[in-house]
Amino acid sequence: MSVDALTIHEAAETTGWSPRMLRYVESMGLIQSKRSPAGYRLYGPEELQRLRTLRELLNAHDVGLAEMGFALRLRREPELAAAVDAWFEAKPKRPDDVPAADWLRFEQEKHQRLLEAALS
Amino acid sequence: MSVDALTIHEAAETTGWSPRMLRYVESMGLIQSKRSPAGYRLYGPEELQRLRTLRELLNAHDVGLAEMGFALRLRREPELAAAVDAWFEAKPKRPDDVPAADWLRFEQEKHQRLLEAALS
DNA sequence: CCAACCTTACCGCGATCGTGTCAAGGTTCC
DNA sequence: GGAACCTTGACACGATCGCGGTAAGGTTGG
Repeated sequence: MSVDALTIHEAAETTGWSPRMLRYVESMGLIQSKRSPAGYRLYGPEELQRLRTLRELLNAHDVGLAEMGFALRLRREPELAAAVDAWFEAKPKRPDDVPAADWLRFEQEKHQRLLEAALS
Repeated sequence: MSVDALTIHEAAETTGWSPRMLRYVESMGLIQSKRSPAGYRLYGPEELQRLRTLRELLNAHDVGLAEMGFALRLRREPELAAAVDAWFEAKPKRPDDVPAADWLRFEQEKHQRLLEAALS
């Protein structure tokens, strides 16, 4: 059982979640672990790290799991993401006042944010 | 009172929301109307259209107002958006297996989605 | 083989979401 | 000045969220 993977209780202790919550997080589709032949959840270093960073993210920004679940939907359902983007972008009265160049720049700034966050 | 702006009851009838919900939507920061000197809410064609498209968006994709509120937070708090982006992007075991070129392409596809949504 | 794990599936429970409704008071208009 | 609006604030209420617990049963290891 100790082949570089922790059981749910062990993973719970090192990550600060409860076993109950690890199953809940999995049910949201946020972090799923491998399974032993008998169906036991096995958490590798990868998942443990992700669980810790998720925890930090949540109480650093006062975000809930349901909200992260929605963020996940936004990445999995491009139609939804496009619809939401379009609705928020639909604020300027004349869309031609703010043509492609501007939101392109906005998106590039988003890339910049991503880069900065990734390099920390 | 009929200077191209509807009262909350009139706006409610033409948009399919209830007056109560219009105030609720406003409290989420999603759509705020102008106010008359006495503080009455006045909805112009702009807001009416936004209310209708919001309604369509919600029941087309089974999204709640709270989730749209979160989407709004993502646009208003770049730190939060960056943290969420970074967490989801942190899936590949070796980040160098999927270097800049790849998520750049992903982001460009996102732009494409946005464009398509905007042109409909 | 038995204690100590694990699994899924429930019940509960305070908090929030999405609504309606009602109260107490100000505004508009004829 | 009174009917018909509007305002904010509260109470209510079913549904979901975030979490703990328990039950019923399978797995593991000394």
